[in-house]
Amino acid sequence: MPLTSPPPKRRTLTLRDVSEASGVSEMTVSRVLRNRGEVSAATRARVLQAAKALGYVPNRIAGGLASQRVNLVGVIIPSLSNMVFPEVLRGISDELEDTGLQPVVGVTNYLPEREDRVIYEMLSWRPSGLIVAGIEHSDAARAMLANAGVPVVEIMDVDGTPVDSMVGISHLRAGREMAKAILAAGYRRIAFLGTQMPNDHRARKRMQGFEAALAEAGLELADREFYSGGSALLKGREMTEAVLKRSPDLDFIYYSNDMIGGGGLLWCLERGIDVPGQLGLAGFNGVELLDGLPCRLATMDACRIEIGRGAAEIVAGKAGDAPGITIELTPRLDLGDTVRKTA
Amino acid sequence: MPLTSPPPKRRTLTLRDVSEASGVSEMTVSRVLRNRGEVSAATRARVLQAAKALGYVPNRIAGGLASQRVNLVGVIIPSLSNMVFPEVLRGISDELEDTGLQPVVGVTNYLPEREDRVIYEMLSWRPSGLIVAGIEHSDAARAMLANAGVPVVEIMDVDGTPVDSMVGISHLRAGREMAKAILAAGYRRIAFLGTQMPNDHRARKRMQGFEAALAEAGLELADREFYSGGSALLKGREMTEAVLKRSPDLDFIYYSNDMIGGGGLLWCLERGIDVPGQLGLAGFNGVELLDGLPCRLATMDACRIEIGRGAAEIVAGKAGDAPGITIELTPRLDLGDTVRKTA
DNA sequence: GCCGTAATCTTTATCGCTAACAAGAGGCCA
DNA sequence: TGGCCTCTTGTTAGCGATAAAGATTACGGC
Repeated sequence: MPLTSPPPKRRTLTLRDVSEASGVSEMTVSRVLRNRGEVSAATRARVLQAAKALGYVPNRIAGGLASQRVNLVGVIIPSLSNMVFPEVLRGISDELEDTGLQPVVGVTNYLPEREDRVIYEMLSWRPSGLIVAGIEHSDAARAMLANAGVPVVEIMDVDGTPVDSMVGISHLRAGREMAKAILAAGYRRIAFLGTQMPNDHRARKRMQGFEAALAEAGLELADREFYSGGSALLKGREMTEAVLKRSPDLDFIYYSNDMIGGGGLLWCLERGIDVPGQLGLAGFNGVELLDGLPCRLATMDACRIEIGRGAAEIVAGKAGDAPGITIELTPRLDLGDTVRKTA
Repeated sequence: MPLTSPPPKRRTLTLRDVSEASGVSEMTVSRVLRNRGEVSAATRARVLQAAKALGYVPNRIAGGLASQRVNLVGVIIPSLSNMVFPEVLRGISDELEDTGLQPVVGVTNYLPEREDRVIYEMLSWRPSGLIVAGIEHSDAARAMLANAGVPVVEIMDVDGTPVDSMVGISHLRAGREMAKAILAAGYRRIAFLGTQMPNDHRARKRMQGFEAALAEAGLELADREFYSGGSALLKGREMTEAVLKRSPDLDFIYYSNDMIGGGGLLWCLERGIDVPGQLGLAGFNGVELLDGLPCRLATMDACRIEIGRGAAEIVAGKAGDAPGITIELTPRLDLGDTVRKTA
């Protein structure tokens, strides 16, 4: 009668299994697998071989509890649909790459109550740090962040007071600068097209800064329009058409982001509208997509990668142990082909 | 001399603190916070109040270790820059929303060795399930997945054998169907423009299926061109220009994705090329962006949201306890305005 | 041959929480 | 009144790893 091998016990492997297989203590196995402490080359090799043969995967849940250290960094962003955030993420993971830290992403959909929940969830994993988009938070959220006991970096925006550290640009100033450039180019009947989202504070601040600069020049917005949902490019077309129908004498449209700006630009080009002579256009963000359009939309880049890198550096402790650091980056204005050069 | 309050001990709070503050055992606090077991309304209220007052955040590291359960689902995707993946993610998190499970994202950048590492990292957290994009993996990765001891769902592609479950579409077939539709419309001198990435197996399979269908009709690709990196929309323009210069008599271009297809379309429209009369165009994915272009590019949607939902259902156990399920979805062909209607 | 120091490896005691079982408090019925 | 439930709450014993400190060689030097 052939001996059948016993059914493979699906018990998950532990350090003990590796320890028994290699004939050393669990502690030694642990040291080998973490590259910590002195272990002879021979033992190390034996342990590694046993671990590989068994297919052992360490249990970080247990490890984290024992060491009181977890190599995770929570990253909390409002959305993944807006390419801005994946790019910030890229900056973060690039920078974290060689620190042993690992980003974990949470998405809030621009909902404050959801942000509260995500922060709570993140903290329950006792991460080594937290990176949160935006500086507007509920009182509860702010309290959690303040008591987290680990570095907290609020990113993208610097128009306000951070809980701990902060890396970003001033959107108030960004809007203001764009307005100045537009005015300097001689445009006067200016409209703003943006998003409906009341919780997109950065877009709101850009518009505020924009309007403030207009006001200083004795002007106000000639028209405005807001959208929500749907394809941004398409909405840009539709809104541009709608607003030009309503206010045919506009000479400039400032879009709250490049996607709707790109849609507007395409629409204008199709109609044979003279851009930037008859009508000037500008967006915000400096998205890669714009490179593929027939002509370059004026924009301002939001320093996304740099923001990610900066935040990651702070969390990783590369920035020293200063308790609360603020880094304000300066967005670069690019007038492209959609703002005329002289007044 | 005024008594100064003692320095706030930054020791992190534990169940014991809440237990002392509310005068019940740790176990009871645990029960209240997890909504498990019978606890009187009065006690519950007292505990919740104490927890909130202290700002207690449970430690899931300890909880997970004790209960041997972790409410995380690992999601492993090649990239966040391609909107396809965030959309799959959306399907996953929508579906996971009310299950208590939480997705954790890992990105591989299309690198197999990085995929191995990410899978290893994920498993070290002992998640409740794993969702991995693609069905091509290293032997090591396949072994880890097979031994994970939790549901594993490979997504996006069904042209192959899964480790456990699988949800996706057949890219071979997708390429084939598109080729048939193009041939049926009477096009004969057909080019393929795609990505350089050797590890984008799905794009590769689409091209294979496409070529196979051409071969059956006694044809082969009249030209082809590949790119890597940069703005896809821009690359689409450049490649289209390059390939048409080289092969001016082409009557169709099949792009491996909608972004380069969109770039190509914009370029053709600018040049006044008669689309779809003189030249037909088609892409793949059905991205939202296309809605904003001047005319609708032919495409095939990749069922991204449905794939995400399906995978999440399996991981959440909503699909029953079948050991290995395969779900093949059928992409919808949309000829848009860039394929002529009759042969 | 004995002792000291360094290099390796082992032992012991948590980490913070939860499963499983135990125990006290009332209430109901005979 | 006593026994038996039911409803709540408490006790005990880990989960799988690591920190810290102890034990065991290894090896020279005198």
